[in-house]
Amino acid sequence: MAKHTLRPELAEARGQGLHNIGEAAALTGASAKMIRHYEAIGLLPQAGRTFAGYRLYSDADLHRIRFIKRARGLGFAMKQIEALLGLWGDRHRASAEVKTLALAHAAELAEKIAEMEAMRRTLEDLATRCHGDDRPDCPILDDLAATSASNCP
Amino acid sequence: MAKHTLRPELAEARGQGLHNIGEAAALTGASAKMIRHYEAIGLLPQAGRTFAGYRLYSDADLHRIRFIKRARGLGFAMKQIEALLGLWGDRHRASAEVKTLALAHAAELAEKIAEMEAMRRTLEDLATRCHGDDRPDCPILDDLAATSASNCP
DNA sequence: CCTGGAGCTTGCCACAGGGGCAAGGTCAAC
DNA sequence: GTTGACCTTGCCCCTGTGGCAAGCTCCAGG
Repeated sequence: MAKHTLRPELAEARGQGLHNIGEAAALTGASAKMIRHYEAIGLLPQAGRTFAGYRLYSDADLHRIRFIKRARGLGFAMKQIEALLGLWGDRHRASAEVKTLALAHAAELAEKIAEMEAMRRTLEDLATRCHGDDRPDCPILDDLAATSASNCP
Repeated sequence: MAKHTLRPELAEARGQGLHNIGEAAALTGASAKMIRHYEAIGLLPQAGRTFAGYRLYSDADLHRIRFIKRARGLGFAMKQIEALLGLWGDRHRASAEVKTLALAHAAELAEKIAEMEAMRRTLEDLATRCHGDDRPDCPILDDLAATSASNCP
């Protein structure tokens, strides 16, 4: 058996196509911190370690990290990503399940967009009615301060 | 001096038009928890107290709580609300300052809306291309798993 | 060989804006 | 006097991410 060479083990791992966390971060665009976090919450399997405790990532791991990053970029929550990863790895998945998840998330997004759009419209409207000079009277503050009118349903 | 009447002091305060936190919550629509929180972070002045330590709120306090609640409803962050409250109480404010704040927030909203709208469109598009039956092949997962293509700028 | 700096490890704090729970004191009504 | 609703404080939880600190490891340059 190989002796406990204690020092150059990281170099050896690299020779076998493995990457430490810094490389993994650079190659996937995720921060090292986030990679550790994904491991901590179970989205990534426990990474292999060198004798010294450094995490090691295979190309398959990098692929999984990119998957997570792309899903985050589409606004999926961690729970949803967990489900997507499960489906990704399931040879017998039905694409209908994936589609349902995606459409549910799209609907959530649409709802939030509608709320924010309503806020934005109200603000633009109020701002239009505010002359915006150095006089103190201001329809925006008047609206925010509107007594009871809209707060007692 | 009045004796420490220890018991009916809350009733007395109510007689003077003051409210305890539960009433304040009911009258403003904010939760008691949030009213305490707003006080803790400095959006509300330290509330008066009965001998027993119960918080007391005047109608002016309720007005301020409603102002905060309305501003939150328009999506303003706490910091921004702090600024708005300052302007609200400033007799010599320039309405231009308020307008600037409101438009800046509207622009932030617009930016987030655009991001989320892009996500939603991508999702809808992918979902359209996914047949969504019980076969496993799925363009949504294929996109999420897309190797390196879109992740190495 | 030895030393310095970069990189890795863990763990804790912070953010917004709340929700929720627990232990204890108070109020009001019966 | 007893019961039940209410108030008090404090602490932990959530989402995702950044930052900092102490200590260990790796690699290259002298």
